Amino acid sequence: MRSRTTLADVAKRAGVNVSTVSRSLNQETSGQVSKATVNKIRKIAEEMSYSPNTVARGLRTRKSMTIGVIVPDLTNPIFPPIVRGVDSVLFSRGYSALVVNTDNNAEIENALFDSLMERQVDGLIIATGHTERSMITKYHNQGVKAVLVNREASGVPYPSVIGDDAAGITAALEHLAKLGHKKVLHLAGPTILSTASVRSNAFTNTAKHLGMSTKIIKATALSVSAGEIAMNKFLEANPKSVTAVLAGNDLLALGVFHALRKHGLRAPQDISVIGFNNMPFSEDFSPSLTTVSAPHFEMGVESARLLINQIEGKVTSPRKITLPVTLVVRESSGPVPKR
Amino acid sequence: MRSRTTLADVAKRAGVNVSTVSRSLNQETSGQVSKATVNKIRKIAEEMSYSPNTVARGLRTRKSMTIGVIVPDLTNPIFPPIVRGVDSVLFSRGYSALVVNTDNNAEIENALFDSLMERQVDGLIIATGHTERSMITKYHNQGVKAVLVNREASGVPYPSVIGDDAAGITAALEHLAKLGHKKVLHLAGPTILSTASVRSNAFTNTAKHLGMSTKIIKATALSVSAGEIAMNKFLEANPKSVTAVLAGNDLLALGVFHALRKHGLRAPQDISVIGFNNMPFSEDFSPSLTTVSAPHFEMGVESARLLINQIEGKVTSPRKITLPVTLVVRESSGPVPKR
DNA sequence: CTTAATCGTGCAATCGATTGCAGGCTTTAT
DNA sequence: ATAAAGCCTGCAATCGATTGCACGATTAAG
Repeated sequence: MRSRTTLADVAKRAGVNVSTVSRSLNQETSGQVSKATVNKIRKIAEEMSYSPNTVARGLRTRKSMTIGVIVPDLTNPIFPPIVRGVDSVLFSRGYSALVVNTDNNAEIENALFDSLMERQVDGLIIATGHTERSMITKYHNQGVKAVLVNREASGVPYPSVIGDDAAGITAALEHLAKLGHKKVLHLAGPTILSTASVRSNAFTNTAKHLGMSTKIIKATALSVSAGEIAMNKFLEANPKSVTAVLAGNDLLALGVFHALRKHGLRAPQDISVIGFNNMPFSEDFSPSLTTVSAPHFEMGVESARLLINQIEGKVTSPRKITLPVTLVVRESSGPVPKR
Repeated sequence: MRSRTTLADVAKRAGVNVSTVSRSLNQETSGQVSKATVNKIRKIAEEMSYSPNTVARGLRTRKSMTIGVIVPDLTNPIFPPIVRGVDSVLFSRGYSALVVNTDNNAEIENALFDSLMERQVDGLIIATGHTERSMITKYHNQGVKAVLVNREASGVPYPSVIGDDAAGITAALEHLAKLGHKKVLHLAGPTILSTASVRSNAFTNTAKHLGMSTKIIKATALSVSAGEIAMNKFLEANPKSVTAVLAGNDLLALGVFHALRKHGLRAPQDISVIGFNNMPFSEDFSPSLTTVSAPHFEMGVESARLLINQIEGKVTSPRKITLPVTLVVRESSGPVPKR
């Protein structure tokens, strides 16, 4: 890389001290310099196409203007929209995002955290979903600024942004009830993940309230293959014991599709399937997936706003933002099959 | 953020100069310090949980250990795997990735480039696909180290990593030929995007070689909706004039599905459809999509390797790496319909 | 017309690391 | 025993910005 023009270069050409150049170029301090000088210097800086060295500035100001974004896995399609939402806010405020993937591995998460700290990030947006809170507590003890997104965060000292999972589950179950379903299976994610446990609890409560007969099975991960394995096992043990499946997220629902196909069953004719998230392309699955749509982009936006407010010491922002979700009815859910 | 322990803190506790601490902690320079001192200092640093300030180091060494990754849009599912491939290499070598989205907008790309330069990135991985080369030339003139990925790069002064698009198109067309198709439509992306033009040319050449009768239409973007619009228009103007469609990528193919459905046509019974990329979930579409699988993760890996070699002045690496692709046959392609 | 307040600019320290150079001490060779 | 060489370590400059303080010049007040 060629070396870029520095404040000193501009100062020399303008015949002034670097401090004057610095003050002229910065919005907040340019009032300390005469208008004539400011104009002259701005013009020269422009000509020399000066642009500040964020690294040097960060050293002095103790602000790197970068934010760490911790996700489990960027290839899970719900995270790119969140990241883009985050990014849209950060960029407009002069920040950049350093996105890292933990693969839900605590060891990796630790290493990544250290790496982010060494890079002097100004704050963290945490989208990993462990209910286990020791990591979060550790961050907080180190005085790290952070916001949690897409994960329940009770008893945790950080603000959070979540979708209204309970309302989503309720809407889905009411939809099933209206279609006549009485026996519903919940394919939950691992309860170590907070979204999984929240949705699972909501399922239990609402189903009881609606007078449904329920079963719950757990997948070992929020992935297609884990969903398929769990559903296969269920279908082998309890054929035809339920008329609908509510999956913990869309990936699990996709696993359910695979398992149904393997057992010669069709959705929704034999069994209705509902997912959660309305991830990209869920309308293009076979059948198109009825699911609860969560506003991932907006969640990213709100979490970034919350974090920046926290960093810049603005207004005390709300501790928790819950964004509304909506049920999207598609082909995979239908009336109870007639025997 | 609480202030962290610095070299000076460790030095004071150890009763030595910061320079000795610095040399002791760095692999390459620890030979200059006596073993006894190194051990003592390492122990103390450990106790004080010292970790280096990357910003300060970067200022002095003129290396930020961060890489800019420029993609059009992270929510396009082919990019997350590329980014994760890049990341896997970067992280193991101590680098971090700053991922930015251009939305194929030159103005935004310019602003992002400036922002990356201000952050002193050590290099760029460029996954945006404009055939227009002025931006690239500008980067090169500024002495920026870079690698191109997933885009043709002839006449450009940077190494590149691409999938073997021409071979993929050939495999797809040969597959169609074997199924008896003689009249094939190519739904190309905008030719301003390099992958689109490469695939389009390969289509023309191979189809001629196979003696097929061809038509080509262009979508205005590599998106589902653009594909749908273009295909709708085609179906209205030329109903039943082809028996197969080769789309420029999977998103366009999905658009084709939508258009077919709208016109009451089914794949593959009425018309065969083939995509390109084998993006995540393309096997779950309705029907599952026959497509050319490109090794996106590996492309990310190789591009990161190429870039780091370039940065660290290692072996002269090859100017161009072409990775093999494979045709994945699924439900959306079948024999020519009998009339 | 003097004194005080204000304005504009420069000096120099600072952020936390890295690194060339110098010098004291030890070791080796003659 | 003495000179040469090598080994450790410290000093201080440096990377490129920001910012408290000081000082001379200008303006306002009395």
